[in-house]
Amino acid sequence: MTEKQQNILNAALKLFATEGVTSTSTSKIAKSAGVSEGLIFRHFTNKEGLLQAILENGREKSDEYFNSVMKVKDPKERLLMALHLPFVIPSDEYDFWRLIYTLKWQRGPMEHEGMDLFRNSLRQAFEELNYANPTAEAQLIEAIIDGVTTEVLLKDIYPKPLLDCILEKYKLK
Amino acid sequence: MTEKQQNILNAALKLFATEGVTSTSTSKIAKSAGVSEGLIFRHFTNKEGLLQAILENGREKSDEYFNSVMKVKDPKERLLMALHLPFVIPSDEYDFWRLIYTLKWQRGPMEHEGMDLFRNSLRQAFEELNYANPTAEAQLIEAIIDGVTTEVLLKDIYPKPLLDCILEKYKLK
DNA sequence: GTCTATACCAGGATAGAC
DNA sequence: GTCTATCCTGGTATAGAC
Repeated sequence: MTEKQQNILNAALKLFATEGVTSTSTSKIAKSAGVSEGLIFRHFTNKEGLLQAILENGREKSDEYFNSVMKVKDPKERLLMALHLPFVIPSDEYDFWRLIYTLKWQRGPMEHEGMDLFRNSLRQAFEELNYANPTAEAQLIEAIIDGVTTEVLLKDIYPKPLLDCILEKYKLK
Repeated sequence: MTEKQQNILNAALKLFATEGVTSTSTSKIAKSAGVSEGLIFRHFTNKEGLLQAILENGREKSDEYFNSVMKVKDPKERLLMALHLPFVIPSDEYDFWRLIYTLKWQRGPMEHEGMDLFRNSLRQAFEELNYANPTAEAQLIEAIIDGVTTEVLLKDIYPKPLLDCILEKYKLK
């Protein structure tokens, strides 16, 4: 991975995330990355290939988050960890997550095995805690994490009070 | 508003919502609506104008929802009503709401006065109920509504169990 | 690995006839 | 109000030199 290659990846990520994939032209990416337009195609075949490269790059990141939650044995601790997720995203990853969240609407939610394992491990936590409907609870907590993450990515938020409210609802405080 | 005009609006909404605004060409819209491409520009000036027409069209709809919540006097009842919102969207409005939710990421969340009033009325409900941090609570409930709505719009959901889980968290059940 | 030049096409938009 | 034909720009992608 050369430096220019990395520049392309960085520039494309930022532009894709802020202006959308289809409305970002390859020439714009090239200018922003300080490279010739042709180089993009040499390295990534086409625009879609560039997007895929960015996505693969980030998948590792997302799996790390999921794993950090799943490896927690105690069910309460696990839920606590999961609900913290929206607030532990470092700001230099915001662009990546913005991109992921936008793509949901055109390409469907990202559905890889890591995601399924994560979902299951949450459902299991609710089971262990004897919640009435663990499947629905898992669905809800996922929706909350997504909703709060959206809030974090799009607006200015004071994490502490928001987190407190959440934990109180789950009696984790 | 002629029939063809309405056809254009319908076709555009569906395409914008499913494939994204920028990746939907005017020619595609024209074909899907069964009209000539030129007609789109006669009626709506340009693609952006078409989008705006769709959005204005829908704003009434969204305001109705907000108003139905705000007019409820009892704070508990009001929150109850708000939390029901994701589940009362009729499926023939899904495309519109999908569009709204995608646009958030490129153009920022829709911020009109109706939205502000809605937010305030939720915060006030929490105040009346003596919650510790009404502002954060309002932020949270908004995030939950958004997250659950996303779930409803993008996945197949059994509303009842999910709603039960939510209401239990807010002790509204 | 990288740049320049260029081909090619699709997209948005306009003009003019009916 | 609507259609057909057409323009023009800019976007994706390739070829070939360095």
